[in-house]
Amino acid sequence: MQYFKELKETKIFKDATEFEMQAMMFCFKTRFKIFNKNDKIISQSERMEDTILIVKGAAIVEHVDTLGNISISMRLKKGDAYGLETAYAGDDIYKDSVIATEKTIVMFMNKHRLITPCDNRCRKHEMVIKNITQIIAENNLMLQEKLSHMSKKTMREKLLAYFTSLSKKSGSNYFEIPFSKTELANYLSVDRSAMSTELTRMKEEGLIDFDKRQFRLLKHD
Amino acid sequence: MQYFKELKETKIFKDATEFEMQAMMFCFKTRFKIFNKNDKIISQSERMEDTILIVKGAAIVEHVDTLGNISISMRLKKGDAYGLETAYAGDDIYKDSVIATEKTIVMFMNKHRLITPCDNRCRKHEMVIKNITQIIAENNLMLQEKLSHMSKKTMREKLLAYFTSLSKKSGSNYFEIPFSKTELANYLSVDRSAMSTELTRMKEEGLIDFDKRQFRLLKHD
DNA sequence: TAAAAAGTGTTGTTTTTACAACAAAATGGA
DNA sequence: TCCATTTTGTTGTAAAAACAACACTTTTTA
Repeated sequence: MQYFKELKETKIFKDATEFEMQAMMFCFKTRFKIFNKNDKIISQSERMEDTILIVKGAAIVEHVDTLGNISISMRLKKGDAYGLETAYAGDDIYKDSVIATEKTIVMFMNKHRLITPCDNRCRKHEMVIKNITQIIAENNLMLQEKLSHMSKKTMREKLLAYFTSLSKKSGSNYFEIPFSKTELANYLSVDRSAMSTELTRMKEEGLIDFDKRQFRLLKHD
Repeated sequence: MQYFKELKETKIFKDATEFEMQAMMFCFKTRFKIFNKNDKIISQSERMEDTILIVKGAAIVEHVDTLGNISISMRLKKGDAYGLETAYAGDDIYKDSVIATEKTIVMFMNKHRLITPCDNRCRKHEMVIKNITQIIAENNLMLQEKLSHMSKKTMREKLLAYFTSLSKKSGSNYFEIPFSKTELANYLSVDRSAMSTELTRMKEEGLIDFDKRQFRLLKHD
């Protein structure tokens, strides 16, 4: 089966056999499509029929607000899905645009079919639903955590909250940020150059040390 | 059955009959407990066995971060649950404390039992699981929306993003904020007095009008 | 219903951050 | 490998927001 190797490594379809996968793909009315760099995979405000999964490649999720400001709300990589929460929340309009950042293979799945349990021919459907719920739940906790970082008053506090969180996860004072500095500033929604200045200041004061993406939290009290 | 009237009006148990409810309560190892004002219902960092549901009354969800700062992350009212996402994400430590703000009746449900489908005696269990998933999904979208408001650079932009969102939901330029001003400042994590000043300025400039919690968005372009 | 508590608006001051403009370094293709 | 593009750090300036301290109003509750 086409792309089975890739699919069985996604969070949604982990532990599915090729046979089960085939039944589900029929059930979800699955279609594949290949996009080139900068192609629009999904257009904001259009009617939502499908949830998508990145089989190969990568994309950005872009949102245009009511004042016309564009912001990148997340990045999708191989194995990531878009539209799961929206499908469950019963919303039928895409809230964002999704744009390929390289040559990308996308799997489209009918959102209604995906989230609705079906008969026994589609044996692993229930497991997939549980996987999806877990993904949404984990995403929820991630958002809550991001929110707790962003709600700090000063930039230093934001940075420290974020670093402490990463340090905790790595189980050490040493950790690696999953972003470039530019992206980090974007993630915390602070000005990049101001952040650069603040990071230097924090290094001078002996609070942190860093080189490239490698960081170290020094005064951990 | 005790509290059936209250339970059938919650999002989780809507459409369940008294008979079905009884079976589920047995299945979820449900227990009820009454708390007085300021009593601690859940303690942060303790081992998580249960998901809770506010049957009557209200509570706050309070988080203490690594630097010792306390912040209120949400308010729970009648019908609200706490711990659903954490249960699904497989986390077994409470991430917050939950404290009653008045006399409150709480229903405790074993988290594992709640999220695991069971045999046919517990007939509506699947429906409850779907309801829970929907709650988590909706919560997810709410968090994303809050994040999009908070990531605005200036306070004015934050306020306008939030107001536009409320205005859209109400389907009119008139809307009511679900907070006191103090709580609104907290929600957007800005300084209350600075926000008060900014709101006055925006009113003077003819951008908005407001009285108490009633707001109106004027220059809607 | 009176006293206490919580919420609100105002002001001046200080701190923090965004902004703009630049040079240097790193990265990624062709 | 070399050129173009992106990322990064630095500076000075302007803008924004936090902070603190106060008076006044509304709400709660004993």
